[in-house]
Amino acid sequence: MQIGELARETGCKVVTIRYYEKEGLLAEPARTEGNYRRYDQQDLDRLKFILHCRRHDMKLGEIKKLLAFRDHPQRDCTWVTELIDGHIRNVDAQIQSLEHLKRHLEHLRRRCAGGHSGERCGIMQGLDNPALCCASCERKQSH
Amino acid sequence: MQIGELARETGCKVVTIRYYEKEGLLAEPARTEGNYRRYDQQDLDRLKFILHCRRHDMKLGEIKKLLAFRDHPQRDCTWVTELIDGHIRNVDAQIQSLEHLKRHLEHLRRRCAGGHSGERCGIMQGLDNPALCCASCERKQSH
DNA sequence: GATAATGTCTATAGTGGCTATAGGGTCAAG
DNA sequence: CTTGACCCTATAGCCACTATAGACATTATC
Repeated sequence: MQIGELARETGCKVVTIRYYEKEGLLAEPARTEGNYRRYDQQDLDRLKFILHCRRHDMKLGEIKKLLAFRDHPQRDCTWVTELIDGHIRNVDAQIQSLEHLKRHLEHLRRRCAGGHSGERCGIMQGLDNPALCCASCERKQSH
Repeated sequence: MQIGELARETGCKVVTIRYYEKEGLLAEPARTEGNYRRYDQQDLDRLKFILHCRRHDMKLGEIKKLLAFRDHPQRDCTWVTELIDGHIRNVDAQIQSLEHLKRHLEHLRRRCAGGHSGERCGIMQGLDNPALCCASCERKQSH
């Protein structure tokens, strides 16, 4: 299997596969006479694992650790459960933060219906003056 | 006012102020004899505007447009309301996506309680085999 | 055997919004 | 006259790719 077929099979771009190799997530594969990369079923499985992790928004560094554990699975997997727990907490925090942001944007949006000049646009006024926007903006908190 | 005071006043880092200048969000300020940047109240207001936009997670390119509008406010502000609408939609989509991701992570997490070797860890198995993880993983959808 | 289309190769630079580092200059206080 | 706080520029690094340039390999068609 050459790189294009691997890409088609997984939905991953060719350049990304090469990037994963450079980053040490995929081993350097065998080569054909013409210097083309040759992949086998194991490489395919490994790449699928990587992509599955990426779909769960894991970082390449974390995936590297998971791959090492996958290669040498003798140790205790508790750290894996902790990794996932940490991720869930992260995602939760991001959701909170985005919901906060959304409320602020909606609040700002309500300040103008469009059709004004910049000076009379309630959104522009709100951006200029955090006090007009909302209390937490005034306190310079992040949204 | 010199750059450090501006930074203290706004909570923005000195390097970030210089970065905004380089990116054309802040004009190149006057300099003292010793080549220090000198800022006035207008610069302070402008930087506060920028930071307020950043707190609403706007991109520097968008902030640049908003600043241009702020400098020449004669035109119609409808595009500003549309910008905010677009942002709200973006944020909403991000929240949806993160909530989807969270459900997947929780599902994965339930597959193992820790203490296993890699081969027996339900999380590792789930990452290896999208079918074990969930239907949408199997369909190779993003979370 | 020539040619064209497609696939592959390497190396390098760019993305965004900063942050970090190196190596120096300026200024006020002691 | 030295210390320390502040400032300056220029460059590289972060992350996970993406884009570009220029060259080589393979396959299909003429």
